[in-house]
Amino acid sequence: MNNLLTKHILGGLENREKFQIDLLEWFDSHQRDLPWRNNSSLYKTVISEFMLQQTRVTTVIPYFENWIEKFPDFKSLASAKEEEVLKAWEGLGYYSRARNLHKLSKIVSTWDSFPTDAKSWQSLPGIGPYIAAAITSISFNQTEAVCDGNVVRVLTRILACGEQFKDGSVAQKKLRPHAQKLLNIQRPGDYNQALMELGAIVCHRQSPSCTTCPVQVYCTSGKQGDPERFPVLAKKKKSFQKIKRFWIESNDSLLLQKPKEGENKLVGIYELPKGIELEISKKGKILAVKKRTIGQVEFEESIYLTSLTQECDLNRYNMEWIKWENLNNITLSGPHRKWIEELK
DNA sequence: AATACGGGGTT
DNA sequence: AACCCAGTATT
Repeated sequence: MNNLLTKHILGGLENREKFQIDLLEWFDSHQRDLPWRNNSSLYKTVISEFMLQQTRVTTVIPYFENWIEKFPDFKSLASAKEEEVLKAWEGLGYYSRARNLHKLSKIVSTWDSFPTDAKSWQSLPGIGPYIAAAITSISFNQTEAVCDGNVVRVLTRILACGEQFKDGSVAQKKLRPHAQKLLNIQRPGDYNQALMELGAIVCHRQSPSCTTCPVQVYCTSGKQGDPERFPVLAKKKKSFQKIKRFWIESNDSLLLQKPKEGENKLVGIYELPKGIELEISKKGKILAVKKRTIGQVEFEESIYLTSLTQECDLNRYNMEWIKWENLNNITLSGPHRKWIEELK
């Protein structure tokens, strides 16, 4: 593993420099026109990196455009209400990213200037090794290599690294030193983006376009014709879970549940209520059965039509009546909004 | 070291 | 429908 690079053609300095130049030239002429690349700024880079974490470019674009219009800079974001911030994130998923971004903006808005080193950035909420390297390389020209899922895929293919990793984040940790060694120190931000762009539009997980790849001559698996074998990630165990949720209507309102401050990560996101079996008159008929997967857990959620007992303490279950006309003003997770639209 | 956190892509 | 994929925080 450690001598993976020294045995490879990219172990030599000259080849490494040619590789970097070929990649950068390709990036200069083939990079996608993306909203955060127009009139780019530190703020736009931070927002886009938060949004792009675990999320594809095509999904992010409309959210990014809307976000920049609504919160054009750190100060406007910092002074926004949490509900407003979550609302702008609705449907994007991983809502703690939005809360962390909000916290971060409140912190940096008090600063006179920004730190330029990755370590300082990584101490901010929601910023780990990947975003810290991305921001400081792109915005401050720091020689910090990013190592995200794209980079893991591209590098394991170039190196034909067949080591099995327990999961993606283990692979990232192991490959980061190699990524760092390959980094172009003149244009670290562009080089980092180039490698990720290559992973996104050429070196696909399935059916990579090796014939159009600008660095195929350096790619061991590409030349062998077996790039899809890499990276080798261990399979994960799955589990199943059944959940009962309840559809309770009254006075032009729907009963929804919103976890309170500090209870869990779904703070501020409404859902159809669950865990209230003791507070309903009878279970009622099943309106729908929905399936979705969160992480390694496959959920089967049955939605029962029912009504509430007289004595139910809504507060105890963090429940609220939401008038139909106010449904669009609150934040629901993507699936819950879809389910409610279907069933109402 | 393992798990929680959502959503979406491809076949 | 079944499979796969993505960073950070927390435990």
